[in-house]
Amino acid sequence: MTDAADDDQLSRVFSALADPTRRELVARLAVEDATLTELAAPHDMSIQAVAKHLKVLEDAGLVRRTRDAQRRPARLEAEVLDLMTGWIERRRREHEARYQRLDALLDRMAEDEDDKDHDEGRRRTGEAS
Amino acid sequence: MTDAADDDQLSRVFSALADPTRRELVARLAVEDATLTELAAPHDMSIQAVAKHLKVLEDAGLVRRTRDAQRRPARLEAEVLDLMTGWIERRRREHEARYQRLDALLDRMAEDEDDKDHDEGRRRTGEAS
DNA sequence: GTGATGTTCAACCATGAGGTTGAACACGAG
DNA sequence: CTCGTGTTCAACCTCATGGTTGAACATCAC
Repeated sequence: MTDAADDDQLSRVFSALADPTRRELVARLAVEDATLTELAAPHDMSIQAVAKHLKVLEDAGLVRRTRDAQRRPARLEAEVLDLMTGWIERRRREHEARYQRLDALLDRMAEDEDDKDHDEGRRRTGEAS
Repeated sequence: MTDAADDDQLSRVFSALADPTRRELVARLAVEDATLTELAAPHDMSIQAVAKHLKVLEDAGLVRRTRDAQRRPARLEAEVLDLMTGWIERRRREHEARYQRLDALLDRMAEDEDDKDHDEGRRRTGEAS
């Protein structure tokens, strides 16, 4: 699982969406396909700059460009989003599980409290509030 | 709605997770809190480099560092993940909606020339190669 | 054909990101 | 107080990123 190729694409996708301009492009393409010049119009930068952004999205697998005469409309490829949400959800689950384990630990400690305690388990800091 | 501050943090969070080392740190911290040296141990780079990564995560709001004597354990702050999943899900919904609109359009077109149908659904799955 | 439109290519520049090393600081343990 | 551990600060290097401009393609419309 988590093989290196996926990890690589995951990096590219996260990185692609780290830029606000690119997020806007994606937002726009989620609504409708658009050509480079259409995409560039609202942005205050050169067409070539937008072309580079578009290429980043393409390399990340977020966008696919087709052909229509001299135009090359871009279309959103939404499946790769699952890669991200998949990763995120996995972490979220682990994080949840961690608190369940902590609760169990606290329960055990509460029981041991009846006994005695010399070993004092205050290593790895934590949740002292 | 989409105010600029959120957009900024969104950028930082996406950017933070764009790096495989940082994703590993987050994965590790999802399981348990850890100090800098503990986090650095498995990685083949200097402690200072890991410290920088950790700082990036901190600035993104993904990690919070507490204090325990001379140690500064890091703990995962999972809420910010919602910012990302929120953004992503919004795009996904828009993208879905787009196809519903397309389907409606195709339906209307089909009615307009309701004799010669038989063509059948090559809607979202793909295009001929 | 010529011309307009849309896209790409290439060179260049400034800044920031990811890494290094070395020194300094903070604190608890002997 | 001194030593060891853990963390941070600062200077530095390299390379990728995001932007620019200018020229070259490619393709439709006349």
